[in-house]
Amino acid sequence: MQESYDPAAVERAAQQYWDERRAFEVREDATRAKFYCLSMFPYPSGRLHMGHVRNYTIGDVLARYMRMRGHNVLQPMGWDAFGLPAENAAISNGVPPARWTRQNIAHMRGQMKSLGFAIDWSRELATCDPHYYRWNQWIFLRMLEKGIAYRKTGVVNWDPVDQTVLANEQVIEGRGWRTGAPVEKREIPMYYLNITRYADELLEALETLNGWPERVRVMQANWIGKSEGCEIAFPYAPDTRAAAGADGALKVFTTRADTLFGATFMAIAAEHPVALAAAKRNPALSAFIDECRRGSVTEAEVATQEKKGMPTGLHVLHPLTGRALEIWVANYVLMGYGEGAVMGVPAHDERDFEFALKNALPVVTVVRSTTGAYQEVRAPWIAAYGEYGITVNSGQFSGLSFRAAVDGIAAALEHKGLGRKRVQYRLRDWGISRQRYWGCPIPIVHCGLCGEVPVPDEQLPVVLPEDLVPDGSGNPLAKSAAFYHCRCPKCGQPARRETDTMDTFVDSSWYFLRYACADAARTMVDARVDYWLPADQYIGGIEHAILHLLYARFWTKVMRDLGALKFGEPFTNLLTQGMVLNHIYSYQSDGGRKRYFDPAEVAVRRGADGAEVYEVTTADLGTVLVTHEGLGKMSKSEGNGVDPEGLVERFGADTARLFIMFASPPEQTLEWSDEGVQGASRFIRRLWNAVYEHVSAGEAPPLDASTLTGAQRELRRAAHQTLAKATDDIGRRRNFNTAIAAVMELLNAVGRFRDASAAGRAVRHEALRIATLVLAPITPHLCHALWQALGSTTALIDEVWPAPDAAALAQETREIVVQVNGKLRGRISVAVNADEAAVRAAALAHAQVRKFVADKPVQRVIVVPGKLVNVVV
RNA sequence: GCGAAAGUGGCGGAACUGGCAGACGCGCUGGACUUAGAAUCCAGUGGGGAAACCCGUGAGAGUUCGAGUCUCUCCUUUCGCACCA
Repeated sequence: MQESYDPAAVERAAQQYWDERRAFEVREDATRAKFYCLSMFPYPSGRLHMGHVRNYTIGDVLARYMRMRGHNVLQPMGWDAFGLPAENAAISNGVPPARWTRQNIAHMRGQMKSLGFAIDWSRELATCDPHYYRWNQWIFLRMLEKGIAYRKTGVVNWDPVDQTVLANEQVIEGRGWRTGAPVEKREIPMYYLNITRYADELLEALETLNGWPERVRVMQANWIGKSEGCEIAFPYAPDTRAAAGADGALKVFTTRADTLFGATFMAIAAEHPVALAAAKRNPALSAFIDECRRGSVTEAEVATQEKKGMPTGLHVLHPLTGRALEIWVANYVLMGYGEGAVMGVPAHDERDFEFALKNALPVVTVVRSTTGAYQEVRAPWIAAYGEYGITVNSGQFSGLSFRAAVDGIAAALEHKGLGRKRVQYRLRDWGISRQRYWGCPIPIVHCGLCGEVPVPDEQLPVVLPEDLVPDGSGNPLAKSAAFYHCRCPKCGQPARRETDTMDTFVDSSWYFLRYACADAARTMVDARVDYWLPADQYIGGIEHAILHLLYARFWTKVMRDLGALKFGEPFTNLLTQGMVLNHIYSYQSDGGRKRYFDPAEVAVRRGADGAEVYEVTTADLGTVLVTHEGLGKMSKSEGNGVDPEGLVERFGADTARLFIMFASPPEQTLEWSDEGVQGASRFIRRLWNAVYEHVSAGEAPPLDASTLTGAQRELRRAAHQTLAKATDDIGRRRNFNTAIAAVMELLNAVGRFRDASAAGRAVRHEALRIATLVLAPITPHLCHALWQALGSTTALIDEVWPAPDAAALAQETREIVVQVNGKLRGRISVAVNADEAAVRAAALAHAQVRKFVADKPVQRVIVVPGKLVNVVV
């Protein structure tokens, strides 16, 4: 064993040992319990960032721990390799996205290996590989056959300068991110997946996901947004039937059918067909509609903007009273939800109330509180009453509770054929077409004669040409005749290949299945999936709480219904790790641009008034004071990222892993601290030195537990207590920080234990072995070396996580806390098997207790066995 | 606006089931070693007080022998959703 710890040498040796033995390649084994430990695969952006390191370290600690617990552990890794950044890199460097992506993968794979993750690299996959994405295409065709995939027109953000479609994130304040041109809404044909067909199951099954954070389940439930209500048809008034250009009636959806008699107007979205028809003869209305459609893009802005509207001059008839109601176009009605039209009930809806107030529309109160007296809603003094209550002014439906009123009104409407109860979801079908190059081609051919023709299975995959370089304007596939020129698979005539590619969320919706059978050549998945899946643990960022996790759940259910899978939920347990934060420091010169500085370069000083000041010295600025903007997520733009590669070079992977796991529990945010990293490094060296010192003294004799002194028994108990605590902290609670703290305490105890006797050395040997075993999942290279140094002939990764020795944990006496009136006054040491009366007597005899009790009468004595005595006076 | 989570030393965080508040680490203070120190080791470190003791987990109430933990009200922060009819 080397005298001083050399992380580079230690880590090289351990990694080489694992590599040579292919230690982490696993096979299905029906005789052993499996553990599928899955981390969200990264986008190959170029370099790992600290968030990746945290994610994969958590996964690796669990994988290694479960392996030591005897499980057959699968920990795979892959690359979410399609996507926009590769195109952006191509635009700025002229490098084809494929080459850029593959270089990044190679670099990041190397970084992961240097961190020592116990990954089965034989199962590695990249979604840009035709062997992978051909199955996207294959299953898309199956979905098309089942009607789960379909084509319809959809609205996209269009950049008129670049002639390209923009993702929502590329639209900044209504303008294209590259060109700054105002973004237009365009309707183009796209493919959709019918996720709403599964809305109910996706919602219901959330209840069964007990291993998921409540937060994520709530977010998904809100996203699905189930509401139960009624669909109501308002027939057009005879005079406007022709003008409305629509047949029969204006449909709305409402959750408050009980307020139907309070409807005083109708409000429709600017994009509603009736609005468009009315605008043809009404220039003012047309202008208003244009204004609404151009209007703000972000939903948060929409939510706060002032309610505006304009009458159409068209009327409908109330389905039960026959009264005429005017149709208004209103900016607060969304085309994308329900029917794109609502009945305006100002007395019982805040938004309708505000709208009615502004446009002097009548207000009719039809619900009163169940408890208070009837109160009429009167704009502007008495605002809308939105609670459930008892109906009034509602003809034969007056005097009913909410439930009874809805039931009665729905029945009456149904009888007339003008309405029915219905469930409405907020969730919408998933549009998967992207007018992008670097993605999976949608396997469709458009034929002038046959129309839309699916590419036959035997012609899959439709291979994405990899030599194109996007220039920022339009989709290069649509400009590449070599790609889009083809023959119709049906009639053989010249035809045009679909040039849209799939949303990259498609790629990530099933990659975790493919790991189980990454080499399956003829099928998307095979029986091995049923061995490994569902994943026992999934680990990733909270930012994927909704979309990715919902899509993956949906995809799993679709594949189950297609007969490819036997389960409907892919991830049994979910851990959402917190963000990695660091301090943000900026400097703003007069009129200059704000500059951000690496926190490692910022010096902290006490100013004249004692407050902390921060300064930075640079070549161009000299020494300047900078502003501390607080903590924020590590990011390139704020200059507060820490590069994992540099960290590994300076301190080693084990120090990086130890610090990350120690600094905070996995679900919480992690504040970066260079001093904390130093602390982790210091602890590792102290452990190394302790082992070195111990083994340098020669081989330790075998432990004879029956002849130990008190101090020896105490250290032995501390070691086994540490093991028990770490087992619970890692295995059950997933609190790695406290497990590490326990080992630190143990090492402190070993440091205090200065016993060079044979028995003392034996006890120390056991304590160091336990410390090494417990840390093995966290700092595997270090522990691999220490394990050898401690004289083991087997490798640490093949070692079994031991159970604590009950005899070592046993105590003859126990310390018990004594309180008087709930305040700590002393401690007594009592035999473990002492009965309550003895404990009580010992407590009352304690000097401090006698002092505080004095001459006051003792009212009660509460004895909590093994813990405490409280004397109440 | 709605929903969720969280507020504990100078800092990150412990205290899991109501039972010793502040484990462990960082920082800081003092000391040792050293020509010197960035290293390493030892000791101390919630506040007040000479001490006995007292006070202390965002604020206020409550339940309890006992509350960081449970209940209520309020405040603050973070996150998510956001005109969802």
